[in-house]
Amino acid sequence: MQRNGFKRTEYADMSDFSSRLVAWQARSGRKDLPWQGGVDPYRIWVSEIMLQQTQVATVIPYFLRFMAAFPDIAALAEAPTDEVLGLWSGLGYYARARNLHRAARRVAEAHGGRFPGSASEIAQLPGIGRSTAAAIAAFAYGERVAILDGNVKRVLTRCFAVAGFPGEKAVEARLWTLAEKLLPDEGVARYTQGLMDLGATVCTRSRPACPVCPMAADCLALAQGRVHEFPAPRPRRERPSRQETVLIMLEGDGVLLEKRPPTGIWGGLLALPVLPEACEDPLAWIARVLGLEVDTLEPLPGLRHDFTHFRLEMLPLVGRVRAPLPAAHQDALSWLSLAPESLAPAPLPAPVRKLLEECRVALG
DNA sequence: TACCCGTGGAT
DNA sequence: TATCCAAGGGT
Repeated sequence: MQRNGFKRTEYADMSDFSSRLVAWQARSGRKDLPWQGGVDPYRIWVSEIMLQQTQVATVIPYFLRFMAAFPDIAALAEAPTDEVLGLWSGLGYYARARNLHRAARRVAEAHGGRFPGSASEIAQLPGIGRSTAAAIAAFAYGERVAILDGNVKRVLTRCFAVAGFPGEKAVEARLWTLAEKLLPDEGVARYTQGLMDLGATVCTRSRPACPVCPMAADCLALAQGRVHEFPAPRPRRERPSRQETVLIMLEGDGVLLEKRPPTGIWGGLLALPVLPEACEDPLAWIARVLGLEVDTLEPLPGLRHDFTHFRLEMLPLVGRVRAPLPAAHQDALSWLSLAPESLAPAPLPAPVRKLLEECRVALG
């Protein structure tokens, strides 16, 4: 849109933003997602944590399984950590599950089982930041607080032509200010849902549906023909590559797994033991450290797994255990049956699950 | 404050 | 295949 032959550089009518968004949400927004339709803060909380950096379609089956296993805060608080991680297995960012579990226990004890009633209190819980706390409070209580997730950043940077990478502190601060200014006096729940819906279904990253966007008339990026320039992309970074030799030690239908330390990659999950770099005598290492007698090691094809910030190449070596040695027992080591009913609920990283399922098939 | 933390969908 | 990044938070 152009006026007087000049491209607009200032946003027209700010006050109109929320009312149009609310009207659009009522007409065209999402209303049937599994976590919608209620005001139970627990359900909303679990969904918001799962949805952090994760797409809706991926979350849905995890959410349904999780809620079936842990229908309320008390059930989650009482559950063993391994069971919680097992239900999270494959979702990634496992600190989310550990924090969720820890927060449930804190609520059960410190808050008498009652979920905190305001965004500022909610934000005190582990794993809940400003945006997630606001989303929960808006949906569950209708509290007038702003969210700023990826959807909102995309909508606002386009609508208001906000330059710069939104992850940058100054840009993010400006977006928070904008988000708060745009809040309606009432109907915050529907407004917040509308922001998310608009970003997810209309103001998408690629090929946005500007012709049907309720904000099209005022969108600065559209008026300037620069929709594709917003939001500014994340600065490029080198992604280092790492190789690890992992050990698949089999005995009967069982495989030896190692519980990862609570922090770091795959924290708290069961993964394959990793052979030290430049290990000259793997069989001796296996005997000394794992306490297993193995005759031969057979290489399996490498498995590449891409993380956001590095690339991991897993080089598996398979060994049949002749005899467990009495020494070198370690608490972190345990045997897991490859049977489906054993593998399914286990807290395994995605590539480890994939490898083990291939093993089960190969073993017949 | 940059960097760490997973996985899968989309292009 | 390579790249980006999605309902972010912790440190």
